[in-house]
Amino acid sequence: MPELPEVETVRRGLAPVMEGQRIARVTLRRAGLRWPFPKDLAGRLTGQRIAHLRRRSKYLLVDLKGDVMLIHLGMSGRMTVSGAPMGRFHRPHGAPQKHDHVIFDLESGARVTLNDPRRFGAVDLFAAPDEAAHPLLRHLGPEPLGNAFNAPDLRQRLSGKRSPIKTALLDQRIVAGLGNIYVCEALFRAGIHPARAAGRISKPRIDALVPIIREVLNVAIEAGGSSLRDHRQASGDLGYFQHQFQVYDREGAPCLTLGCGGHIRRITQSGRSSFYCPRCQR
DNA sequence: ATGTGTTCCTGTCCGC
DNA sequence: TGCGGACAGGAACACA
Repeated sequence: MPELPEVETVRRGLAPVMEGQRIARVTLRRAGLRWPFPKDLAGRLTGQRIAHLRRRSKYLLVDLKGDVMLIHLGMSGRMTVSGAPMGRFHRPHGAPQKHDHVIFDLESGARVTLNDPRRFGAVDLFAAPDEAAHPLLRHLGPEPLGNAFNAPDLRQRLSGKRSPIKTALLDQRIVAGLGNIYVCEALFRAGIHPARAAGRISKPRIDALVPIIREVLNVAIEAGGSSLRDHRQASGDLGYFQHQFQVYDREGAPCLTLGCGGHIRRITQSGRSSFYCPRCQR
């Protein structure tokens, strides 16, 4: 579920609650998610002070003293806060809900709960110097909102690729953080057909794609991400970018381009749905 | 080396 | 309503 904008939304919500706080207690309500939790995760976290909350691609990175905790939300993960003011609301602690797997109690009394029904998420803990070599981070491409993601870089990474551009942009080694929604939306805005071979897109069109990807992600972050089913901001609020979808989840609906008159199609590529307008995207 | 298909898991929705 | 199947924001892994 969560792509870069959703994870960034969660990070921004959690940061003021978590940064500077000491972890008072960690409750593991099962032994792992996608993989088993690291040995003695709760013990190793307890008493540590959270220096900073970062995001790399779709991963949340919690900087501790000498250690880094990595959290991935998979398809259905949420991290929500209770026991602390969040915007206009204050959610009191309640009894743990179904699929609440990890509970972080902070010294302030705030509680951060990781809930993940499908359990495709992950939690890991490693020594800070090992970050660049971490198996889940090692092969990640550039951050799409960073300076390393630019037209020459993207051209080079796509050159010679025979796979469809849709599949290539989902490949986290090419650019790190895009998922199914934002690839579909970016390709529509760039007028590129999702099935077009990545290595056969003209230079000007790839060059245009870079700022389009940035723009889609930035607008989505401003909207608090997209809530289809599971995504919630750290406050528990919904995201709102789904109201700005041009193609995602709009199969059969009219294309929103003025005067187009076409209808959105859905095709399957590498096992994932792609949505596009056959008239606007070539 | 690249490319595609399968798999992990729960929940929801749609057609019969 | 109940039941079966399709599908869901990810990505590691196994195979051609």
